[in-house]
Amino acid sequence: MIEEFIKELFEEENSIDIQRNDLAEKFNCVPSQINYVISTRFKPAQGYYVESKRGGGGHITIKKINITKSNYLMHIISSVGDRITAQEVGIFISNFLSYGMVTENEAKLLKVATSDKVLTVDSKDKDFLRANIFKNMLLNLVED
Amino acid sequence: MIEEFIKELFEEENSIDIQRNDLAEKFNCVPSQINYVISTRFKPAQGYYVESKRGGGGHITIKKINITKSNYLMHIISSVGDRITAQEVGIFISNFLSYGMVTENEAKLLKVATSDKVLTVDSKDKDFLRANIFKNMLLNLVED
DNA sequence: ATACGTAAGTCAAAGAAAGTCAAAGTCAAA
DNA sequence: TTTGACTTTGACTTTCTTTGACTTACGTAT
Repeated sequence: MIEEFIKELFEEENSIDIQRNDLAEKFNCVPSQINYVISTRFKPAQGYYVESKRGGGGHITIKKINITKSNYLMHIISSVGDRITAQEVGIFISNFLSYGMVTENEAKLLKVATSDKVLTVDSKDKDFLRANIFKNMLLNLVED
Repeated sequence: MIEEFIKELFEEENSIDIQRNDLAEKFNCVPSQINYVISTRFKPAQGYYVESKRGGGGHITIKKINITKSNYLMHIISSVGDRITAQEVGIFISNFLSYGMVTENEAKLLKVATSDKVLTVDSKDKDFLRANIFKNMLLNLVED
């Protein structure tokens, strides 16, 4: 029900704003139920990008990515699993560049933000974190 | 709202003058709320210089620092310490945008790559990792 | 100089809102 | 009947904002 409700909001806009507590109240459930729905139904792989803010005036924003314009990227996003190496990312990026899908600057940003050098975490978590960052960055390159 | 209001004042000038109590009244809040907004949104590190005077005819003056892109970015990079919160990054980014230093896409990439959401590491390490990623990304935006 | 009113500054407590996680519940398929 | 995927729940955490009591500084009238 909550999933459907949210999806209906997208009929008008492709970016919607909700208040977690309000929604929870509307559906008579605990607030964290909303998190559950969002994290299971509005994943990046589904073509959604989510951001939020806590505290006074907090909110959750969900953006829907235009599928037709972004088939290629969406395909990449879903083909990237939970983990990815820096080398694999490098190959993706050079493909993006040769297809003219990203600018030089964007390519640099993608590369550095997913490089081993900046990902100062335990090596067993590195590829996981990288996949997460990479997929979410790609989502943001899909224009609407 | 207060932040936006103040930023709009900068559209004409790059130095503005406000009266704390007047603003507070306009926005129906306690005066110290204004201090909160200024200290979180208009820090020196964010490219603003603030001065004020108390007593009769008191006022708060906020000046926007104007420098070249590379200088500005280098300045930011060196002013960011070992750790930085997502909120601080967000403010930097919105300033970059208003200074026309980054494109919309670059801004989105910066934002998402440093967001709490994608930085799935222990919260005690988050701000550290974020500072690392952020500074390295900025470095790549400095043209040579 | 002193006193008084005006205006800004500080800081910590309380409030608001979202996030996390693991335990418990449901239900259908094996 | 057992398993396992999916869901529900709520206690606890984290982040950001609001509030107000108290302090400090400036200007002016006495």
